[in-house]
Amino acid sequence: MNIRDFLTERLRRAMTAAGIPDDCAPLVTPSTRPQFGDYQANGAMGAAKRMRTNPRALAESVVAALDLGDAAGKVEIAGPGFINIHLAPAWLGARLAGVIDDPRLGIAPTEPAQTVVVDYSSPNLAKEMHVGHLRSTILGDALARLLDFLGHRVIRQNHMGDWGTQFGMLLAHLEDREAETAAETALADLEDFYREAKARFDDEPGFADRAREVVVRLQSGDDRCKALWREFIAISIRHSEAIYDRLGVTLTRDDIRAESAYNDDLPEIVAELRRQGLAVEDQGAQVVFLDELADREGKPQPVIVQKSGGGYLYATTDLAALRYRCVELGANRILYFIDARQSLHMQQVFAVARRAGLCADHTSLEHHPFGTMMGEDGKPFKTRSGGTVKLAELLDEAVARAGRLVAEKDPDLDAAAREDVARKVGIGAVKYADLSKTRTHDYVFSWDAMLSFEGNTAPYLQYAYTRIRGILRRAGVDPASLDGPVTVDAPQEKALALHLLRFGEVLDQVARDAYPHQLCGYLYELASLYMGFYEACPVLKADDDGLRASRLRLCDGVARTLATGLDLLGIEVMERM
RNA sequence: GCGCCCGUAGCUCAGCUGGAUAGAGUGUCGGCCUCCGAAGCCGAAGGUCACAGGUUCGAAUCCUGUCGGGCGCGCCA
Repeated sequence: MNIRDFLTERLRRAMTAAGIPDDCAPLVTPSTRPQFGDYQANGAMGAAKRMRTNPRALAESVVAALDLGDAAGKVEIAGPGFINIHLAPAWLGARLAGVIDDPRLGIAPTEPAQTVVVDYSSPNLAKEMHVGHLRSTILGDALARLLDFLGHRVIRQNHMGDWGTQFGMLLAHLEDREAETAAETALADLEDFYREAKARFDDEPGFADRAREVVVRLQSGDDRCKALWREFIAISIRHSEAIYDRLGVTLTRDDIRAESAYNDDLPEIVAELRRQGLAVEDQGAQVVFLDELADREGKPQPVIVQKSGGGYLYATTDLAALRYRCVELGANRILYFIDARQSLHMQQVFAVARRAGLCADHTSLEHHPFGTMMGEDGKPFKTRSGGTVKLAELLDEAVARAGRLVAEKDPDLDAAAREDVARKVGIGAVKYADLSKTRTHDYVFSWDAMLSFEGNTAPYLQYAYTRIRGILRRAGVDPASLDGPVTVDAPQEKALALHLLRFGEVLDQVARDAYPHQLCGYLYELASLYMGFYEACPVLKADDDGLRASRLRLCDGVARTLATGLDLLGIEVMERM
């Protein structure tokens, strides 16, 4: 149990003893300033209001009934009725020692574990992955890693876009190109290929009709078209996999369940919606009208599930996927990492699914939207010529920039090590720049801010890690062989101890709300506190052997927490940089 | 027209279920390597939390309205 929950429980008992109603929360939070103690409880003020009594006197009776055992240092009442709790250093030290001795840093697997489906990345296979795919891929992977670590059964789902009318145009073009060259060569640059096909579709007489005809043949299972399609998809998936590999994303081929996987379910979904009277014909299309999403005048929102021509739309595919995840995969939670611009669409899908009973009532359907990556001009991030920025090129640039910096900062590193560091730093910087911003906001992508490698960046955290590892190397002992309580004496040691003991709290919060920037903030604060400790508290030259051992253990705890936290974000650390 | 999101320091961003004197980074200025890695540390300067009301002992945070910006809204995904 983390400190906050522990204090909350004890406070609650004391509040009950003081005659405060049970529904008044103790409201325990870390203190905002050192002089206000380590944790503060603000519940007495609210309770006093309800009870029409004096908050300060009420706080006093709570404190009188409060039993913190040996955790208690000093408990004070301040201002209108704040209860400020100072924890006993010995208690903190013993508790911290327990965390450091635990290979999982005190994070027990969640009981009971949930089955959590995480839908992320989901690129459109018609094109190459570009910066627009970065956020979903990175955010989703971080959450999948975290939920995994917390002991849940995580099922990753890569809902790749491998179906739709645009493939008619692409396959028709591929059919022609294959006469001259291998598909592999023709599709070496998907972006160029798409542009060529689009140009023919727009300008070349007869080509558009052929493209539409290919779609029809594809959907009716024509062998030739199917073969072309499979060839295209296979090559495009390999492009994506190359990106995943470079990014260190945990998605595998087994996680792919693309749109086409649901083709056979679509007529059934629509039939079911019709059977329930939810879908009705309107202007030739099958439409569900949603009263729960009606506007102010009570006009219900329409959701088209089948086009007037009989074709299906992505809402239908999403409904089929949702049902599969609930029924076949047995999801307790489904997390969707999809652009904020899809918010209305997701609301519609969830609402139709609820009404039609496509998933159990208790299944949590969660759209975790994210904002757009902007350029420094405040407009969506593009190349100078206005095209989309390919992810592969962005990553190349990040690694190249990191390489130049590493060469400058640490010229002694040999070529192989430098290459490894450049990769970890460059890729880490890109991922961290994304993860450290509030998910729901648009954010400005800036090479300079990201790769200045100063401040709240991945390299700062990686650097802090390498410095700690440097000390541990010099110490010449395996920190795991050390034991005993950790000394929490110097203010820097105490700040570090309190912060380390909050790790689990932060992980729970991120697992619940899917805001990885909170973990980034935590890790940055941790590294920052460590740097303060490092300046003020000698480790290898500590006054005596006991203190030296204690501080080595503290270093080890910080290093492992940093490495674990960064790993959950999908960012690698290294011994030297 | 309707709906969703946003407006905090010059710039980029935090601010957890309302709590005490609104915090970081960056940039600017000034210090710190004959003690464990200076990609670091310490200090200074810098804010009418868009604006106006309201709820409250207490509001950047909750409610209403105004202004400003972004995005979405029936047969693309």
